[in-house]
Amino acid sequence: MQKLISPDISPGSSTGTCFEFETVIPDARIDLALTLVDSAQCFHFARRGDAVVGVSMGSPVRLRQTPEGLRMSADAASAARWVRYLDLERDYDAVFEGCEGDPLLSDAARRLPGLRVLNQPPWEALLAFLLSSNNNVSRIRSLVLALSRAYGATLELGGETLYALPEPVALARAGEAALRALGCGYRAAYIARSARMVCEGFPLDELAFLPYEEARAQLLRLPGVGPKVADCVLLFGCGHSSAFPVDVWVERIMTAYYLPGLSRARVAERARALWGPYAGLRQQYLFHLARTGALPGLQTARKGGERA
DNA sequence: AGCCAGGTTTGGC
DNA sequence: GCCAAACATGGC
Repeated sequence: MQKLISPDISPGSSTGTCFEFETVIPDARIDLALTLVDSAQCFHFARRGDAVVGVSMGSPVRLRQTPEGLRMSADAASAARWVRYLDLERDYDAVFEGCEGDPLLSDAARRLPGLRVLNQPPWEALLAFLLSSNNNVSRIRSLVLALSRAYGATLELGGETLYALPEPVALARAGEAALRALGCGYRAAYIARSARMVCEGFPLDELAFLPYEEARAQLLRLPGVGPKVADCVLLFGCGHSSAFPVDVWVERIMTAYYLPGLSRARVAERARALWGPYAGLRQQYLFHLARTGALPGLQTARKGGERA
């Protein structure tokens, strides 16, 4: 069981330009690099030695695991928001409760301790996964950085310059041509148009309070958002923990082990029914195992590829 | 060099 | 409804 988190907030050495505090959270069970850098839930955090740095919710943060606990350098007002962002309040033992008889899930839980599913702001997840379609992780990452440098706020943390993700209005104003020039490819139009719709009142921040089906139907109205991207935004950006994004990897793993013979759309639907509020969280564990090649039974991605 | 990438859209049955 | 092809771009 996880202990209740009681952030012990104390003023730290203020090396930066703004008010910077260090918060220590004892017993925070999170693998920072795995969750923020290697898990492909977001693409805007980076390793700095044994620390991880990034920007979200308008604030920069530096995170590091130490024997005393998770050390977080951020402005004092944002510490609680980061706890939520990192999903530290959730008991991940409960996510895998009852999986003792399931070799795959219990193996996933054992092999990936400290993997958490983020609670990003909806726009952050939307932008990231608009860029993700038919794209690879390293290029998504470089595109997110390019967009942030060009259209995001410049921030400073511990002497390092960091860039916030661009706001919708900045990308709507930038327009398709400029986004294409940055390397977004055919996604430039999707991003410019979706950003404009968000500026013009698309209820992005209300999706968290709508039932899953309604929130998903809303997202599917946005250009460049299909079933997979919608589920990523719902899971990583709207707190819909039952949302079950199905990419090629998750499709393989699910049809091989749980739902043989089903189409991609049916897999998403049936997995939610199967695992309920834990579906999306479990999906993230299985996705990571599959993507990192930890499941030798699954074929590598190949067009027209055959199944075992 | 060619295949692939956390897909979506469009147009054909 | 389900299927195939087109879509930009760079990493490997």
